[in-house]
Amino acid sequence: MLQLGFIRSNREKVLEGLKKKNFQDLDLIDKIIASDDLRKTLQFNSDELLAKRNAASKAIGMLIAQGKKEEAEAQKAEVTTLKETIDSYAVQLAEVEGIVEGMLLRIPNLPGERVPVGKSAEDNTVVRQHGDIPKLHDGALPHWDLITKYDLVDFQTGVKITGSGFALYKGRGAKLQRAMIQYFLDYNIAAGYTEFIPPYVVNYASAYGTGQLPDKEGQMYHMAIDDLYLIPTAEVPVTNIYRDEIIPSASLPVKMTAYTPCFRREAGSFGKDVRGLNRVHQFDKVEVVHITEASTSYDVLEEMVLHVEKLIQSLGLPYRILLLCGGDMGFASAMTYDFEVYSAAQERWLEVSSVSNFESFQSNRMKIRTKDENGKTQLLHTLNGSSLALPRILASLLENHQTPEGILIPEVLRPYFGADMIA
RNA sequence: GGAGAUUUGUCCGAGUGGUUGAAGGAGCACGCUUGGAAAGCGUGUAAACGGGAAACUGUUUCGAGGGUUCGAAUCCCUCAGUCUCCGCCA
Repeated sequence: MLQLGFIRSNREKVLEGLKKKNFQDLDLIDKIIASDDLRKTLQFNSDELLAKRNAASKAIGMLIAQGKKEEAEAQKAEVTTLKETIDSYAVQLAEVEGIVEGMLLRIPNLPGERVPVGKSAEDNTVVRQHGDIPKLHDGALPHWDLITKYDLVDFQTGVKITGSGFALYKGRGAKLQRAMIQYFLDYNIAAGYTEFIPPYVVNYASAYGTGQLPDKEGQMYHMAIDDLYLIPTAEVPVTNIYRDEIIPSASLPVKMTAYTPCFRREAGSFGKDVRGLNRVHQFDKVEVVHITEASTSYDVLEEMVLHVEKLIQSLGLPYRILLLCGGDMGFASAMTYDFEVYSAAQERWLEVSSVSNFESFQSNRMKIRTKDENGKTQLLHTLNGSSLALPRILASLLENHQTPEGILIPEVLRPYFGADMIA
């Protein structure tokens, strides 16, 4: 969430940013400031009373030590009368703090300067496009048919075991999946990212930290019996490694990568949007997370974009990079690049990666900080991106690389997969 | 799942109701000392939220939350983590 102090001293800038993000409830800002004014007054008064009480209590202690019992008793009676006021302030303060927090949680992150103005996906800017759209042979198939033809993924049995949206990968399909995970991880590690295998289940505080909670609980699977959540992305456990930490500046930037399955309840749309591997409840993803000083986060964002871009290139897939407009960006993001890969048989673009700078929006919630040269604590910036989400990569890989003889495996995957082709 | 122990600052560790935000030690930073280093000596060394132009200062925080009390790290309740033993188990 945004920092209160920032909102207070940059009211105009905040309003402008929220407009760009297409945020409707602009009154909220003035309401927050007004409630916070009240909070400050309450805290000031309450602190004064508490100070008075503490001083009196100390005095009582000394009186008792000196054996002046009667004076002590008199003092006690006096402090007792303070109690009621103190309690009522505590109640009011807690209430106002709750109100401010509740409003603050509804304010999305502000878009960065370079974010284009716009309302929907149609207003996103294509930053660049690369790779030729392949001309497929006659009889070329969409991936859901290729999957059946080569017996790579069994959706029916996935439904039997769990329900719709849960795929059963088998044989060469499973191996190709594993080959990609291995390759993606090795690629990230070679670029200086440290690999983690985090828990796939997180508690409330972690889901809150990255912004999944509150409000978006419907998107996650929740295990009520233990009050834990299945992760929707590795971003959640990995970024939370540093929750409530002050990271020494010598350790920055922090570069982490992790493969995890991702679980998403999202009901979503129907028909060809969700056909095959386009949208599933459980999928594999390799994620990269960066924690960095504020001054370098936008350089890091570009660095991450290049990193993901080269990875997609190495798979020989045609792709384009979009810079999302204000209205299409996520709640917590300040700037997001989406990567889309062209799916030749479906004749459409599929999102396979999203690389975002959250600035201090997440770190403010998680209290991920460092000390600057003056010894003051400063919030760090967090960034993350997929490198990459597997199902749609698999889908476009099957579709784009299909030949009448079989599916060609990209060279970089062959050592991991152990064959040149699925025939 | 059952029984017992335990949870204090960056770390170790003292502290069972009263100037304790917290002894002592280590680490770290700065200064002195030194040809240089080490040792030694001295000083400093938490965070959040307030007040103040600043110096400075108030409040809160001793696993988390609640309670008792004029006053709680210290007493009571609930929950969580860690360790040991037993049970179950890949």
